[in-house]
Amino acid sequence: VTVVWYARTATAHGEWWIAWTQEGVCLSAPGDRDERRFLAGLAGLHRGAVTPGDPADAPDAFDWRFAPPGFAREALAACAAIPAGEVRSYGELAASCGRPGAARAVGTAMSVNPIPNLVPCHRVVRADGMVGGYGLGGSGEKIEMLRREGVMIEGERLVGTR
DNA sequence: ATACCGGCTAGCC
DNA sequence: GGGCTAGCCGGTA
Repeated sequence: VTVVWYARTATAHGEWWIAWTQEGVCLSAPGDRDERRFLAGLAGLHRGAVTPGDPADAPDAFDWRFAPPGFAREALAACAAIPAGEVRSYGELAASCGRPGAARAVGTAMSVNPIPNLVPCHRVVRADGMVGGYGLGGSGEKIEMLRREGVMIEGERLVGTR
């Protein structure tokens, strides 16, 4: 039914694998990852035609049909609203979903973000000023992405935003 | 129902 | 700052 295209292409955070439908991007992963593995992840998300495509055709939006259900979807939607160069704590995001206290659940939700380059889960940090965890390349990758956006970090600690 | 697990928090050394 | 504890919540087995 739904056709999915994919390509390895340049993004604001370097080369990434992206997969997309007519409605939007449904999956992404860092470009240094194995193509085989990316396609395997795609297979788990969508059973149907997958074909190489022209990244110039890729929409800039998220195809929310592929978002995880339940609380994770709400948390990811809230995360998508964080502007570049800014950060929010897991607890703040929880509160904005109407669930103050669900900070830990927000962390879990960020870890299943299907398109980390579009839904900026790297902008969600710990309330004590530490950058917090990150699933992909660990906190190192998170720190690099934040620095690219102008956030100042020393060690694993935030020292200022632009 | 129950138990456990995580990208967390707040409080206390 | 670091280290530890107990409490927290949604998801999963």
